[in-house]
Amino acid sequence: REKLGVEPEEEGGRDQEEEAARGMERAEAWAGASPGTPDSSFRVIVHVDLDCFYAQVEMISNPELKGKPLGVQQKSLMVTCNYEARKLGVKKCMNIRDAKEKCPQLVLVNGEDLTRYREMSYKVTELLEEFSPVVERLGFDENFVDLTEMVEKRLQQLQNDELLALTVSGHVYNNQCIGYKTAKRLEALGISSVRDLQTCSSKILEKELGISVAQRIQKLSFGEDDSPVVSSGPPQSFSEEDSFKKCSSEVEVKNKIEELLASLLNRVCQDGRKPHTIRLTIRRNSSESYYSRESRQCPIPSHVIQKLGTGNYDVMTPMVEILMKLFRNMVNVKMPFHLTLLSVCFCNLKALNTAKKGTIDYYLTQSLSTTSRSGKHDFKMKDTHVEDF
DNA sequence: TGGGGTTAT
DNA sequence: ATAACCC
Repeated sequence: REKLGVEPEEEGGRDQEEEAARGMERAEAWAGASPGTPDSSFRVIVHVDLDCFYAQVEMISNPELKGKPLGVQQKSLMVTCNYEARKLGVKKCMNIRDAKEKCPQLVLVNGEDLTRYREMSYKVTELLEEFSPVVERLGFDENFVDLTEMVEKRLQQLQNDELLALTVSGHVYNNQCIGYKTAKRLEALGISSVRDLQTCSSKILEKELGISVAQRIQKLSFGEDDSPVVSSGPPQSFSEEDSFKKCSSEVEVKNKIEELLASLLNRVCQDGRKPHTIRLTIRRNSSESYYSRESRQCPIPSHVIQKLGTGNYDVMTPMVEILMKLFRNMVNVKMPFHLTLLSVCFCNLKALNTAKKGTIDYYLTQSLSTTSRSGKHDFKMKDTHVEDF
């Protein structure tokens, strides 16, 4: 429950004031509507965006950092910085060298280990869940909370004159079109602003992007998003990755994998659920087309899953074996190779088996785990099988 | 340019 | 398994 600041709002463009005014009319119409007949399409959703989150976590961990220009470093990148630093011309996602050049007094802390950020992030989500159970996470520092029910209840308690005194105001900001790839494709069609997107032909848009993306982003361009706030709940996957300049031997790969795996096993142990799938991802050195990764995944053998939470049975050794097999399936180790990233992911998480012996549930869960050991019916996606090598 | 995460195909 | 998106 530390105080976390609010990012200073950027100035909205001109026609965004129209949008804000329209939003206000709708809100007033709703607030002023006769009690008991709320507009069923109207929702109240709060978006909580934490301010330079990693930097704040570091300043809470070490209060001596407060008041100093602070940057959080991951490899050669300064992923975020506090406002002292921003005042001195440092920007988010600046190269470390550029940042130091701009601001020689800049204090840097290493933020490659996300453990404390992740923990603080979930504390925030849990705090918000006290207000309403429906909280959707986006990254580590954003949460959406659907407060419709809460607001409806409060409005029912208000008297008419209090309702009429309610005012709502706000801004719609940001005039750019959305994700990187889609923006490129839209630009090729001459669509570069939100207004362009509003006015362009739906048919042309659908032909370029497919009906699903086309219809969604065109609605978004009018500020309309009817997608529900979906509770994130516990994570669907756990992963650890490390990037580096060069990794070119099997021994190095094994060492990196062991490091990643050790942290992951701790995390998965704390979570309590059991992963049923493991995935290895690599990035090759290929100078161009930077963002290309390859991965291989397979089911975790059930005897390994069983040992997972249970103290110090050596689960590392069999897991490393599996990961090295996945690795050799991707990379021909007889040929030279040059990796710049390794990542290990646990996914397909299942709750612990709480079924009691002798019950139908116990029978069903046992028969399922037998199936997954002998057959190939336990998963939808086709995993590589360790036995296939 | 890091170290995560999600959903769709 | 990959591609796209988000932070």
